[in-house]
Amino acid sequence: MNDSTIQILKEILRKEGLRYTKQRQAVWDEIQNSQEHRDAEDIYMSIRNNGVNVSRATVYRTIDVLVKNRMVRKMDVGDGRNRYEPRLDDAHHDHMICLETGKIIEFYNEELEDLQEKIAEENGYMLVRHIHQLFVKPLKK
Amino acid sequence: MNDSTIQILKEILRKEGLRYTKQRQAVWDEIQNSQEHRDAEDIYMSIRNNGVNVSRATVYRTIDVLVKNRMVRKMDVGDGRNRYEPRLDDAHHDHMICLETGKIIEFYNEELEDLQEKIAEENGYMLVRHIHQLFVKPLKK
DNA sequence: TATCCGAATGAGACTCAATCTCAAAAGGGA
DNA sequence: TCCCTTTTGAGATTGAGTCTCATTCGGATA
Repeated sequence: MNDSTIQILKEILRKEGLRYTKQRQAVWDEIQNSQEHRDAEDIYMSIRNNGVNVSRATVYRTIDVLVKNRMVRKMDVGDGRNRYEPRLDDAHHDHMICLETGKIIEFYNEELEDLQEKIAEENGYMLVRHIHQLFVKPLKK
Repeated sequence: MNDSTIQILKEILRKEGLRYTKQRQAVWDEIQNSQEHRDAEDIYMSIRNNGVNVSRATVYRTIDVLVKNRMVRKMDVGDGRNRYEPRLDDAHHDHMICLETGKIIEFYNEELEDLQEKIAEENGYMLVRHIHQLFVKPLKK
């Protein structure tokens, strides 16, 4: 799909001691090419509809590798199905979920990021990662 | 167990058009009497060990009522099992989860709360609720 | 480019938290 | 106490995700 990201994928697989396969490429392409927040079943079905043979097991296994190598972000929306989004060259952001429309809005706030680190440190800890989701409703005008 | 909370439970059940049963009381007692963050299976087993007959279905059904009525907070720690904690007369707080020990630390920060509302509003939304978890590691001295 | 061997794949079994089903039991107003 | 409706419980079901293992494939080597 995108030459430069194919190289990045190959490099990661090599570093992990894994082989480059069309299934792994297909999973990465599928996630990369849609900027949405999709679940595993959706990704699995799309790949098959594109004519590539793949199993759910391979989709999950590949996602794990991509998440570990920071190419994909896994997000728990609280409905039992994890969502995935590409994070290549992507600055960190959190999510706002509209309770009325289900729309997912990304946001980033430096002050918020700093505050979290400060809170962890005040308690004698180091911040490794965080989950932060705002469940919202549209403002009535 | 605690007379005043029994009355609160009865009041909620009445408001919801539900009956007062020993199973419902037992679920509330169990959650109320431990300040820990427990999962449903744990609550279920404890009630049975206390000699009250109850089924998993009833535990889950009762928890739903308690969560809806803000007597219990449901939290998704990301390991597939929800945790529950009493929230009666309890100020809001978020959680810090230690990746090394699994310990759950509660925290509250006014500035953080304000910032979240501000972010939602800046995007044209009203904050309804939020999930915020910090995954941390102990600071090395 | 053919050989070879360990890694990867896929179909379907399995796990496990949570939900559903429905006959039997129990709450509670009269 | 009677009666009707709600609640309960045992076990079946669901569904996301993981595991198994026989078969297929990648890719290093010669």
